Amino acid sequence: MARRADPDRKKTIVTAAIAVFSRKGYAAARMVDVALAAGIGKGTIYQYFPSKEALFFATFEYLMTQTGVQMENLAAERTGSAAGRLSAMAEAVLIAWMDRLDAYGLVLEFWSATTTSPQRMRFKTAFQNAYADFRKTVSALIQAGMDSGEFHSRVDAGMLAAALIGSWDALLLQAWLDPDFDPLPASRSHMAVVCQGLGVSCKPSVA
Amino acid sequence: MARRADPDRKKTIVTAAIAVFSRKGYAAARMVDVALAAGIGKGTIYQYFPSKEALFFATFEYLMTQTGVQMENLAAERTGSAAGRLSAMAEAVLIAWMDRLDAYGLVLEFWSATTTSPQRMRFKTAFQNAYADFRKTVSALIQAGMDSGEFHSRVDAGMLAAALIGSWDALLLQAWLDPDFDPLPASRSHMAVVCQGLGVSCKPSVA
Amino acid sequence: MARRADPDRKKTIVTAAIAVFSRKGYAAARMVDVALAAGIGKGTIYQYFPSKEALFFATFEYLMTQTGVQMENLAAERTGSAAGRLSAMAEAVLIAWMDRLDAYGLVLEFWSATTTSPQRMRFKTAFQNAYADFRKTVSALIQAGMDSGEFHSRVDAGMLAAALIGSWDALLLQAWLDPDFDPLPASRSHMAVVCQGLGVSCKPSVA
Amino acid sequence: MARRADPDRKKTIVTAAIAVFSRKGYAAARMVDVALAAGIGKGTIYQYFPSKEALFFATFEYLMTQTGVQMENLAAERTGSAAGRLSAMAEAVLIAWMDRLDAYGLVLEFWSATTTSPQRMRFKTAFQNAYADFRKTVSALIQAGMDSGEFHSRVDAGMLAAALIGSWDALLLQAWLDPDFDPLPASRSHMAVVCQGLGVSCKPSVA
DNA sequence: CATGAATGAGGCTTCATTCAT
DNA sequence: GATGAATGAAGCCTCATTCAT
Repeated sequence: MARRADPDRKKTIVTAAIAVFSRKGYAAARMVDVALAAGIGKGTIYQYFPSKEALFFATFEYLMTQTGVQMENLAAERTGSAAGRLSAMAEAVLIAWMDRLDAYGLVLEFWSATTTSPQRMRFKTAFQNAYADFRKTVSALIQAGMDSGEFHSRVDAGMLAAALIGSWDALLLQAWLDPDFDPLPASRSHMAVVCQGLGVSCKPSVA
Repeated sequence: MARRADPDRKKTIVTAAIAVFSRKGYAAARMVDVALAAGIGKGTIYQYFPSKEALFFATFEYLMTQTGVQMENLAAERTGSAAGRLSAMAEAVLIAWMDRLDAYGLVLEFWSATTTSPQRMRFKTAFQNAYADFRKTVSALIQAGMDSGEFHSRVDAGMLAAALIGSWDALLLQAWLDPDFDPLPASRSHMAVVCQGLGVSCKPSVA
Repeated sequence: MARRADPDRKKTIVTAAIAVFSRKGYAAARMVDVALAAGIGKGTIYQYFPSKEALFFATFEYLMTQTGVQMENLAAERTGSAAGRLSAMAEAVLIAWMDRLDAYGLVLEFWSATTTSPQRMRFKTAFQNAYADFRKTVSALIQAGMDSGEFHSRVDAGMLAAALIGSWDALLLQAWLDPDFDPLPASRSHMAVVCQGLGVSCKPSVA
Repeated sequence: MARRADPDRKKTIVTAAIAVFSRKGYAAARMVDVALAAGIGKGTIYQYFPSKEALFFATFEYLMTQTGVQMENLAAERTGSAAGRLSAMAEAVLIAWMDRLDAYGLVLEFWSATTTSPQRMRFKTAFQNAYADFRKTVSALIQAGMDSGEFHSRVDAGMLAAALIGSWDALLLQAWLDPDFDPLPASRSHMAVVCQGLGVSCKPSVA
């Protein structure tokens, strides 16, 4: 018996998969769990995705794209000082993830998939590109600050960007591991020191 | 006595398990792979570990302990300026892991196990403790620099420590994801800015 | 709807299991044997029974119910003298089992399961109830004979019933152990003496 | 390191095996359990018995022999009336087993082994012989009673013997299944009726 | 198209048996 | 002879995938 034809059936499935993979991890997740979460039959998933593996990769691409769009939006805001925008980006990234920290487990799954999955190279490449993009964005911000004379210190903007991004990633990880750990003040302390080190006093723009 | 019991049999198995889990990931690893890697029969593993799950946790504990000891050794070196010691620690941590970057995939597995494993809480707790310890070590270093007047800036040492540790973690992650990415210069740029921000010019002690 | 669900699939499996368990015993029986006997795939069994253990218990319940129904039918026949009905019941029980003596091995498995199985208490309880029921039926027959004055002797009807039932059980056991042993004449001799002892001359109604 | 050479090592092992098999059943019993119960090493069992199967059969033979000897002793007592001796034998058999009812589970295992075991035919044959012997003993008793004129009724002594033995077996089974069931009064009621039927009033010799 | 009953490859685990000490 | 660490055959069970309805 055909239910109402969901025109976004594929997206529904991906969303359900995200929920299930987040909660139980890829290996422990069952196709039937995804089907239940999506409110459809088990077999139907296979009309849209050829395998569990493929569905997993689809959730990965979905989230990567979503995140990428968010980052672009953040970078598009071109108001204020370089230091201010840098700090604002740190805040935004952290807050965005803190709001759905429960999905962070999925990020860990994706990282792990770079070892585990038969598709590992596709995961790795996608991550490389995503990090490269993000580094470029953050790097441009830093470079702009140096070019404009706002930042006095000379430093490799790309390298610093990698480290900053890293600190955000890993503060979220610590928050995931320990619900009592709040990554925001840590990031603020860090960004303050960094801005100071770049040659300005930066007041983090409190969210 | 029967066939002489190899007193290091347990360690041999754990070592083999580390190699196999690193390469294929926990889920894809087969007990028989571990046995082959250890040069023993499949059943022998079960004389020492009650289940695959338990073996996995044993590799986790083994590596956590090892890493913990390394960190203590690093922290024990009490020569030079706070900035120098901080930078040296960054170098040491990165270099230690770069030397066995192939095992970093296992760290990703462990992170992921905090979602995936039935033992997830034990993994989380162990990570919390490890991070707490490491934060304390790094925090003490920063605090010492501030107390001695070497660092002029006032900052929450614990919060900054969390961010620094995070950047090391995540730079290694980026290196794992992209063999062309070298985390050392990124860390040096970062640490230089941080030290600058703390009120000193720090020349990283090159390894 | 998917492949039409055979509404009798469960019964088919139980029947196949009875055949296999009878022939090879529970421990030596393989799930794949049951599947083959049922003409289905190994995995299908697990759609209906969660474990081998559970399937075994299901065969037990199935046979106990079947036997219970047979006993009720026998007891429902209310024609003739008490002695006649008692002897008829002995005949009926023996003949019913002799017709499918090959399944008697399964009864032995069930008895043994009261020691062996993790479910041992459920087996024991079920047997206790079955014996209690059967004793009540036979006991009522004897009591009726005494009440009507047909049986002159005074005797504890329940106790005698237990012994009579026991003799039927165990004559079948001897028949199972020795194909040359015919339990019917033994039972007839026995029942004749018992009826005589109860105060009547009873001619067993030959089946 | 050799323990004190137990000259009856073999018997020790069999005794231990009886205990273990009684408690857990053959399939669930582990060779290491037997070894522990015997206070020896696992490998030592194999110095005396070529396999678990062989050990099981050895326990069977041991118990069959023991029981056979007991039966002979009972039969050897040639005092009193036929009815008295018959009733005494019933009592003796029941009491002997009630005293070690915990071992009755092993009898069930043996019965079941006539289906289960690769040695099933050897078990069956042994049981056939044992039952034949026992029937002969009891039959002789009945025949003597008829020959001496004590029993007036004509009945096939062998057939009746089979039924009587069966009732003892199965009353013990009921006692095994239900700790609240006392087989002694049941047997007494039964034997009283049987003796009556044979033409005498028999007072069971209370134990 | 949607479904879910059926399937069987494949893994973890057990444990009787072997054999070096 | 006695031992118990080592072994690997073998079985239960899971679950992604298929396909008849």
